[in-house]
Amino acid sequence: MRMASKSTSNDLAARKPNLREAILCAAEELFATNGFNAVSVRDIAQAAGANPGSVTYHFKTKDGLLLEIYNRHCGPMNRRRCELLAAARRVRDLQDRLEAIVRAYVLPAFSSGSDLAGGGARFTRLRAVMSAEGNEVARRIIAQTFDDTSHAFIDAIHESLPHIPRAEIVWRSHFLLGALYYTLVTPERVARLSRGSADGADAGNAIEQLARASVASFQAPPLDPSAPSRRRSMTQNKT
Amino acid sequence: MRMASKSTSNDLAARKPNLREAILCAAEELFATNGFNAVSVRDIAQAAGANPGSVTYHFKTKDGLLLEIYNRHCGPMNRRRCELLAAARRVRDLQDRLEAIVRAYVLPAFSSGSDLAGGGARFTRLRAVMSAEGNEVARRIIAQTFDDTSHAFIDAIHESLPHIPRAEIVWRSHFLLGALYYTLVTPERVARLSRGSADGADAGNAIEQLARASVASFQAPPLDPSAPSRRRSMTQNKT
DNA sequence: TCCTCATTTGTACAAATGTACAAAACTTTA
DNA sequence: TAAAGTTTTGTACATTTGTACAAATGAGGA
Repeated sequence: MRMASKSTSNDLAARKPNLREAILCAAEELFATNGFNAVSVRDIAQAAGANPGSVTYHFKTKDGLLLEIYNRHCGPMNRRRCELLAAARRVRDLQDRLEAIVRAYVLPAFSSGSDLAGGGARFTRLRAVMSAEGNEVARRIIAQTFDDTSHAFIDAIHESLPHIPRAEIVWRSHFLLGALYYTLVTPERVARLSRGSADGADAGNAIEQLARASVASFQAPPLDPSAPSRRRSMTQNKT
Repeated sequence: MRMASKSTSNDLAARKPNLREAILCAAEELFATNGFNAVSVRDIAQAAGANPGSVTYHFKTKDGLLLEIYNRHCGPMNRRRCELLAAARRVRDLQDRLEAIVRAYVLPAFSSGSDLAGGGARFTRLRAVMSAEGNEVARRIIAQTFDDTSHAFIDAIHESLPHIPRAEIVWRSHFLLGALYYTLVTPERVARLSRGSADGADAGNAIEQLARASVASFQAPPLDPSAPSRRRSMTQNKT
């Protein structure tokens, strides 16, 4: 099969700036801002200054291109997260540790730890968009690649907040990821609603704000202090 | 122009269950789960048990269909939110008031206040997906329709937490909306990560969890207790 | 130099897309 | 019932889509 040629050229591709790289980068950008289906192979080729045929040559299919983008980023980002998580776990003070854990989760999502310059935020935005679109390729990889790490983070947070049921920590970490995604997807909304006094695209500030808010949300008293199963409360929704 | 016939039949359409209604409903469902571009007019027609031509007849274009979905929901949801907000503002205790405001924001997003059964969550999910896809039609309507309400909520929250700079409240309400969106987009992730002990699709529980977490996040001490402009801190991101 | 291989190009094609429109079917009004 | 209206259908059409493939181009080793 022709994959042989692909894998041998893989190392070379990392070294010299190919069309292959340009295509990957352009596709990442376009997918992240417009979604998977709104972007055609021709759009990508044009943005990369390449021929449509080259896309097929390097990645076989459009799905293959998306897959390659994921493979390119998932490893480094997960590794970075795990490193930071390991360091955070060694923090003695429980409050400080919680904050360190949250930062370990958030930071790699904004700035990639690998050589890919500034790709972290772009890739995270891509993930946000793919998850919103319910993209099947993305769903499979994400569940395989990130669930272990997510569990590790949830467990670490649980250790620093033992009195809160694990299920509630899951909820809150889910909210954290949603907030993170949404900030990367529509940063201009923050600027608009704050009437210009905050810049949603300022990654540094976004991280600080998100960390502060998330730590507080994790520390909130549990809804259900004892049982692990859910209990209804004063909800008056009429669904 | 032929819009005259449309507006006269509008009232009738609301009364008897037309193809028009079926198409709207099917489109909403499909757009909300697959995104705008992944769904073809033919898909919608088939799901509604209608002919592709009927879609063109009633809504002229695919964009027109999306527009109609928004027009259908925005009014009622905003009205409901404002009612609940007005009630929340009358709560004396500041802590209770904050919680009431947050619920006033969240509740209508899960269950529509109008006659459209259970459409609230569906429509909110649709908005989440459209915002992720960067859909232009949606972006315009959303900014026009929801920004006033968003400002009203932000101001109300600010009143109940006067020591926190408004910009930080904007950040945190942004996070709230992101968390809300993400919960509606991928509820199964909550079930998976909690190993079945929480159900992300349970709207009642989601509301409780989200309210609890958000209230705590709003109450967090501000990053910058004095100046309204942002200050950098220990961020080590390398963008 | 020529040969070999990887890459890039240009073009082709079937399938799917949004939309248009005439004819048919159904409703309402007189 | 007949006429006038609205709604639904069926089909057609120009574009755009993802992908395939032969030819052209380039680079490296003998």
